Amino acid sequence: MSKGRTTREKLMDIAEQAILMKGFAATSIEEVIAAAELTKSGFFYHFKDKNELARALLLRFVEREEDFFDDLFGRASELHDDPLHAFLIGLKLFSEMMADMPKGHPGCLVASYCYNERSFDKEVRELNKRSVLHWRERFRKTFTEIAEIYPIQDDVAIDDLADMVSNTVEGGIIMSKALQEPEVLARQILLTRSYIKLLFSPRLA
Amino acid sequence: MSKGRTTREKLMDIAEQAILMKGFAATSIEEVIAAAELTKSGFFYHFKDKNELARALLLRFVEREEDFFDDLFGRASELHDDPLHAFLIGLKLFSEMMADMPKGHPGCLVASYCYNERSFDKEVRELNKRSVLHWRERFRKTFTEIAEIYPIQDDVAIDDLADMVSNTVEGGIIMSKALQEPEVLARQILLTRSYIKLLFSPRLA
DNA sequence: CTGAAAACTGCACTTTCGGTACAGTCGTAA
DNA sequence: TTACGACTGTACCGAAAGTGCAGTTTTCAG
Repeated sequence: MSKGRTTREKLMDIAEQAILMKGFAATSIEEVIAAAELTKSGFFYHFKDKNELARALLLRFVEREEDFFDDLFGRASELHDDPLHAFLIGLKLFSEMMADMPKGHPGCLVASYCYNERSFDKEVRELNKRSVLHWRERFRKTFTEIAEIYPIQDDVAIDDLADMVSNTVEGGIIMSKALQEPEVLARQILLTRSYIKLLFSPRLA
Repeated sequence: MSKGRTTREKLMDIAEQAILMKGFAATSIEEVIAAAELTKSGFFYHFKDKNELARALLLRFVEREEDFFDDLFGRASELHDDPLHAFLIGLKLFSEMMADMPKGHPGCLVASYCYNERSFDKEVRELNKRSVLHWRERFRKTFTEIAEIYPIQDDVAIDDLADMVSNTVEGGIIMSKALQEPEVLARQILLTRSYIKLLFSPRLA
């Protein structure tokens, strides 16, 4: 049991890393099993086909992502009672964590799948959609709490604000990858933070 | 000559569309030539291999992008003398154009290549990097002009602001694709516009 | 009108890869 | 001891990238 579990995880780790660098189609099962020191039959024992690997990877990725954000903004909430300041602290921590990744963010599977959509079946695409909707949900809650206390300084929709957080991260990952400058993502998160600060701070100094 | 030109363009059009939907590796030469009604030999007459196709596509894409932005912000400048207001008008126009794409933005080759980087040679990756640096350059100029007139309301770097524009678009494309909601990109551009407005507007109402 | 170059076609062949099928092996926990 | 989970080994198929080259058609400049 435990051996099988770790082999499966190992396959997924190798595959995920490769997919984020080369794309789904360019990642061959052969190279994955070679790195994992497994046979092809061994691979197909764990996943009935490549699509099932894709689905398993996405499920795991989204779960980890949720845990990461829960932990991050949970800690931030402990540092400040006010929802706005707690969120600003959370974004600062987030930015610092991204800056501390020496090789930069490895990439987001959701984004990777977007630029490979026709390689996947409907189920995987639906899963992808739901993950992004989850993010929207999460940050909608946050901004609703903030907006109850602070007046908003421009005519913007809460859902758009919520999407902006994911938007910044997805965009930042691409910018960092393209430029080979890991700091870009961290800096863009700080810019989003700056916007939120301005948007919810009273105009009259 | 003219026929060859159109065949090459036709191949590139078909390939680009497929690559944005399925990724580079998942796009087979066979399907491209089938759609273009050409033989494999005909394809290899135009491009010595798949990598050269990738390079040609990126070059063309970046060129079109440049022209698009030149035109867009050029028109905006004609509508208002002030650099801040001209840029805000440009972003509004941009957002409207993105909202008017019925099937949503088809995707950005630069982003697609980022999540397929290991499929390409160094030259293509360098090209990708330079395109993003070009965008930074362009918007740096814009924000420098604006900052010379308007006081900036928070401690943010001009280069980060410049990157933010590309960041928003790249992120927005992914969000729109994942959610199958073309409006998200348009709305995120408006959010960025809102930030710039706040950032450069005097605090004391 | 002609000739040369450009723009192809046709064909034969190699390698890699995803995927299928299935029989057999090995360790371990009930 | 036996049954199951976790594999190995082998043999095969079809699709696709890529190579090489000889031959054919189209186009355009002189």
